[in-house]
Amino acid sequence: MPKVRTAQETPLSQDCDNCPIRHRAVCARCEADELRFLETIKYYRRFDAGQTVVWSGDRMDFVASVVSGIATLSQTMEDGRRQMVGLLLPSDFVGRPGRPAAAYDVTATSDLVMCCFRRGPFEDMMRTTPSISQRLLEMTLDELDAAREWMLLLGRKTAREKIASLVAIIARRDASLKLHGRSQSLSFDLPLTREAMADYLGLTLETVSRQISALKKDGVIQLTGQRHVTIPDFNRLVEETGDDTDGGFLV
Amino acid sequence: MPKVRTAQETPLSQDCDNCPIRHRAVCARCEADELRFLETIKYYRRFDAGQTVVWSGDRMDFVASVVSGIATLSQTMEDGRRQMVGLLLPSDFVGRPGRPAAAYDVTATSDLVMCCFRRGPFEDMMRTTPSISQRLLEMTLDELDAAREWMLLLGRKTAREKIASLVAIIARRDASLKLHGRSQSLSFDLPLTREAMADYLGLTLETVSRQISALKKDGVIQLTGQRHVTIPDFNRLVEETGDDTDGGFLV
DNA sequence: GCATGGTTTTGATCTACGTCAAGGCGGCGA
DNA sequence: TCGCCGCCTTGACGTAGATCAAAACCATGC
Repeated sequence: MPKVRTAQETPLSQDCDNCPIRHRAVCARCEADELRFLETIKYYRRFDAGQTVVWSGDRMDFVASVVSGIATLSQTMEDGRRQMVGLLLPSDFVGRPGRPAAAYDVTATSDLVMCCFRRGPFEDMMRTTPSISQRLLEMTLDELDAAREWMLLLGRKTAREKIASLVAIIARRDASLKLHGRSQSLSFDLPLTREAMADYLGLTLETVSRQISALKKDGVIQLTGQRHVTIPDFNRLVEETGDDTDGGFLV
Repeated sequence: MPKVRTAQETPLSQDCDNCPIRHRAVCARCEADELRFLETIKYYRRFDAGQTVVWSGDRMDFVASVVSGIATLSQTMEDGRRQMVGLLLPSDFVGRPGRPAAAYDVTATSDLVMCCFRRGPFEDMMRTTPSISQRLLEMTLDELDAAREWMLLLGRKTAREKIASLVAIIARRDASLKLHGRSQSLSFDLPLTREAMADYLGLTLETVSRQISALKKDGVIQLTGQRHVTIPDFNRLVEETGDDTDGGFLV
């Protein structure tokens, strides 16, 4: 159990700016007390790429937020058909307070560090600290919007539009992680295998591969190796997604 | 503006048991004061079947919950492709606190009564009354789960499985509205046109019609008229959905 | 009764994507 | 250096569901 050691190694305030629980929210007393309290309910876990965090239906006695790396949420049918239902990036939250079992398979796609909270104490804190519910509500509403956008993609978009949408999403997130490099030539690695993309988009891996090749041939994207993408013209890519070009700013 | 009149016609406590705002939450003072306060921020609106409540992007200065009837949330692409992303039944909540514009088209599928709260005062109350955020969080998490189940359906199920799933969902909700009639022969009206079902399932209306005919021919469902369905054997129907038969009780 | 318009069914055909199968590429350990 | 194994690509072919088109159904008003 490396929880105490890890918590001391990396100051909490540094890694967990996006956690639903901030220092101040936990305890108004001195920093030392705070840390000592946090150490009893909060700990880090590391996973290697490909490792499963939990299986759907397994007991899950923590909630967590992603510190670094990428994880996926997926559902599988008895005959093996699989659908991803969420992509977890740094600062995203997993687990449902009040629910003792995982509802989805959670898998580390890259090396992954998660910041976990024991579920019981976390639920207690939610009761006593309204800001946690409020923050969680905001995050959940964002996820719901993302899920609904994804429903449009799954139900109505063509394979080419699906690929373009996924690449655009990854590009946007990547760009917002770096600085706000407006409409310049973007360049990044795809964090998912072709199979994972297929599971995400409701396609087969062959179709994913073919459509990526097609977008490459048409100059919408450039590929170096199999994973590294550069986007010469982001607007061109967005046109291929089938989405409104104005990006729909709703806040 | 029928807000005051309507509020008085039907006692609030009766229609709005499932509203995120309950009487007690609003005001601890006497019932009269409470009512008078509520009347300033809460009002009913009625819509005819087929009417649009708001269009995506329109200003929306209220949040609301469905009192009776059925509404749908949908997104449409520029070329007219349409995908439903939510089905609103009595007690379901629409609108996002903090967001001034609708993110989706909201349409009344049947005659509809909604209980609306002015957005500004509602947001104030959320700040002062933590139970509202907590309740809303629960509801949003449920919706997110439903959305994710729908993603599996859209991405991976066959047309026949999609139809069976939809019928099963409607049947279950109908059954839980009536009494808990366990695994008996169920009977109800489909609240959606074939086209609306198609938009919900990511299919065309022709495919919907064909698959309904097929399920009927195979004895999985019985049809009287075009809308009235009876399910002779619910388990048989569930087998056709492709879902785990154990229903996955997670809570 | 009959005309009207929205909904639903059914048929004939087309096509985007899935399926099956064969290689190619690139990293890693022996 | 070679061979292995996991990824990825590409081709040939099959099929579920889309598309196009016609007709049947059903409620409504005249």
